[in-house]
Amino acid sequence: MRLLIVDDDMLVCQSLKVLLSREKDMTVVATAYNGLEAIECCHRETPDVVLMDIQMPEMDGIQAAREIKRSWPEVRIMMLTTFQDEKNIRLAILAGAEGYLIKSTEVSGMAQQIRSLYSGVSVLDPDVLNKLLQQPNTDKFIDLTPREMDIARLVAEGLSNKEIAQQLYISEGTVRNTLSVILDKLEMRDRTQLAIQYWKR
Amino acid sequence: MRLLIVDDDMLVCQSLKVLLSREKDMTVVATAYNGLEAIECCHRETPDVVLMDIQMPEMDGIQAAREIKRSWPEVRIMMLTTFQDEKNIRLAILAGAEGYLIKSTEVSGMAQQIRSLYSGVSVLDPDVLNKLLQQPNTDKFIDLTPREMDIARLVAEGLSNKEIAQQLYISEGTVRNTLSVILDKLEMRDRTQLAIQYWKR
DNA sequence: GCCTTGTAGTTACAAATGTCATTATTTTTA
DNA sequence: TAAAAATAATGACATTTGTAACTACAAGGC
Repeated sequence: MRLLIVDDDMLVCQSLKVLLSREKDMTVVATAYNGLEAIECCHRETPDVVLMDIQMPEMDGIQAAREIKRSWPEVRIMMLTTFQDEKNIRLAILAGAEGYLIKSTEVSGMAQQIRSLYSGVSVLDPDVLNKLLQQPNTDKFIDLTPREMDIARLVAEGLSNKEIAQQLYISEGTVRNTLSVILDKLEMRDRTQLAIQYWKR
Repeated sequence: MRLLIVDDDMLVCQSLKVLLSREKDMTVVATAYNGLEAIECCHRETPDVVLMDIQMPEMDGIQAAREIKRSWPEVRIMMLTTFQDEKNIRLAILAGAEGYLIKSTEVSGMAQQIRSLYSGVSVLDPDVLNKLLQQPNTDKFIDLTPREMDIARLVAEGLSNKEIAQQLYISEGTVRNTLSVILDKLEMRDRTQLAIQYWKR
């Protein structure tokens, strides 16, 4: 199995290379330090599996995954990151990545998961999968105060900030501030994602 | 039954006054030409039912309905308009209006519907109700071209314009333009309303 | 009493969003 | 074949949206 390792941290790159090379069935054919280099490496080596960090300079892992999948659809891509970031996971999978691992995973397990990925299944860290499936038992809407819930409900009805302000007899600025707090609590980016989650619960 | 008629068109105001005054159980206690005047009239006369246009100068019917309902919750409000405008209907009902009539309704039916409203039920023009319940047979998403549907789907997934552009390998400007067309076709205002409708279908 | 939380506000700023006009290419359809 | 529709793009523009920093006040809990 031919591996390409992509990470802007040279130490991580080298450590992974050494550790994974110990596996009999794995060969690290190249390492790259950003997305652009990764694509170049694919041209030269055409790996079976790409292990790639998400946050990198020049071109990030998501963009690189997209490009690689477009040119070499048969290459399997495993995203690698230090924390559980739901937004990036969604984007990475939409970009074509089949797996997603937290860097803290022990290397023995990592090798096994790379094999699974290569054999065709998708590999996701269980915590990551839970986040993706947004299980209802961790319904974050419960954390909202009554007033915040009022505003969340009206956002989910499709009202603008101005309309919400009129509806609740408060200023538009307050609506904006409170919505900002709501989005932070729910770990969402904008009102649209809030509305989607509200109705999908 | 004490009526207040509110419309910026004096002709409409007077016609309604004359026609409705013929009904034995109805008295038009005042007429007003905008939302502010309507509120003043409520102070002086405290009507049972307010018949009110939506589009008016100074203060529109929706804002006025909100204010009136706040001060006199027992007053029943019937919005009156010349066409079927789904956005305004939703807003008017959220603002506290209980009824909504198209002006083209014959006066005989109108009187009957005002009586119904006064007795406690909500009165909506059937066409209006259909629009409100967004029945699936008039699923406007069908009107979208394949490419427009691609973009609508990604909007409903919660992606930003930039992310959609990357996903589809087109420019962000094109996404913006196309979304603009989509919103126009679906008669919606923004991406949030689109996402809501997409999942509520 | 003091501290925290919830609510509400303002201002300023940056980023994203939506609209319009206008052009161009390709595909479909009449 | 000619016209119409779909796709894609750019630049300018106004508006909306979201963030940050900071103030203020009332209600409860310790």
